[in-house]
Amino acid sequence: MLDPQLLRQDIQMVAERLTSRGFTLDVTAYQKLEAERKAIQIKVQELQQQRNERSKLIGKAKASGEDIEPLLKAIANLGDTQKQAEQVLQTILSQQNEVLSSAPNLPDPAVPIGKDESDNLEISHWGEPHSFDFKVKDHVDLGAALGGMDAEAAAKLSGSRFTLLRGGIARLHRALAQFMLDTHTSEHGYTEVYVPYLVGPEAMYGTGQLPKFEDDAFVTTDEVPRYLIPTSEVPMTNLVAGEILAADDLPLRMTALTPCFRREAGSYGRDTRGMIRQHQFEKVEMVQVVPPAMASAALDEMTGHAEAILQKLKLPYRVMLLCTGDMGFAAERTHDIEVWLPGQDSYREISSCSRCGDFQARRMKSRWRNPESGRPELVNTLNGSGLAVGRTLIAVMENYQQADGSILIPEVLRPYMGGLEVIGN
RNA sequence: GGAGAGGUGGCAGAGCGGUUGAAUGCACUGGUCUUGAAAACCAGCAUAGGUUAAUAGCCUAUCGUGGGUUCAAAUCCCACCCUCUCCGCCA
Repeated sequence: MLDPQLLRQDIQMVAERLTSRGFTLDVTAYQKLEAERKAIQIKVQELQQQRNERSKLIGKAKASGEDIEPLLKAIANLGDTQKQAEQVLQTILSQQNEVLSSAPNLPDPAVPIGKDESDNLEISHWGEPHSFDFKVKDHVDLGAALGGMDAEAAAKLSGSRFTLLRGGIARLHRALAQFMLDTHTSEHGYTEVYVPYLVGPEAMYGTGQLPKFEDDAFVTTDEVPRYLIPTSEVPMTNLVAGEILAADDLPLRMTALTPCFRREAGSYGRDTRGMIRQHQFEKVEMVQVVPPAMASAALDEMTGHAEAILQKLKLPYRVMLLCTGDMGFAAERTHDIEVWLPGQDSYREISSCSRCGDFQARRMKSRWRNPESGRPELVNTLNGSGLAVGRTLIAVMENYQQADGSILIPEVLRPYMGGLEVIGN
């Protein structure tokens, strides 16, 4: 959520920066609401004050045995007036809140203005795409030939956008996840957490999935709905909801391996082949909760932590700075890491690391006690994939394929594969 | 699923429907004392919103959440959520 104070002080600036993200803020409408809010709130508070004062008088009078009838008469219809005013205020506040809760975060000034992914900026790259002296296959063909990747079997059970893995491929998938978790916990200072895969609406609201992106999530039909997490960013970040953290507690670094569930509504024709875009996929996620002053450095570090995984796997990639039009709802700055996929002859997103400023913290009411001011202030939150396991599996298969269709196992993964060096027939 | 108990400030824990934003203890901050520390003593210490130059003052709200009763609700009523104990079931 944006800072309501900022909207009072400089709504034009806010509107402009939101426009660069493709969000239109109706300035006149909001200002009108704000003026109404102010007037009615003052009125409500005055009425409440009157009621409080008179109630106290009645209390005193009664205690000293005086007749309270005249006092009661004097406030006969104050209650109704007050209730009406309170209702009006409620309506205005909820209208205001509707606008505020569906407005995306303000982009960092350094983020390039742009419409879509074609305006993203490459900020670095690592490794060179490997050249093959045979005709490369994509992961679908490789997987099918090895009998390790079966979309049909999954479709029989669950429909499209699911994949079943078997044998060595399934193990490789698991090995990747374990390797990532171990690296982040032992080398990058993250604490592993195991989290619920179903969360309540408040948690989804806290990180920004609700109310705007309800259609992207799977929901249970219970009386109190639960949402299947689209990423473990949701449970991990919301761990600090409502908390006032001590300065000593920060920065908080957490990592979790979880499945992620996404409806993928609105992406019907896209990436229908293979394991790129699924309703269910595993992801190792990194989350950091930091004092605002540390946020920028933390994003670079976190991006480095994701990169480290790819480097250890010797997979070529590039890092992109997302433009305003391509960033997620809660982000003020996002680094996407795109891995080279020989089967697609292109770079594809495998990680997304975002700095969210106090946007999520304001929604979650997550604060820390700043020693300088002595007061509770909003924390900053960051999240990043480290990495999407399914896509990493694809990348390993396609980059490590051999002429005979077998897959060489990257050295760092061999300890996780019982020493196995190659997956073949 | 059945029976019961309970949800109050950073924590623990009081609170006959009336001047209670809330006793007390611990923790924390400042001070006195001390060579220093501890102890002891004194003082301070919630969050958010409004107004304001002000993180001064004043006002409002907040005792799980949402409704209700009342001139007045932490205190009474209803619903929901959560926690704990016992029984049943279960990976």
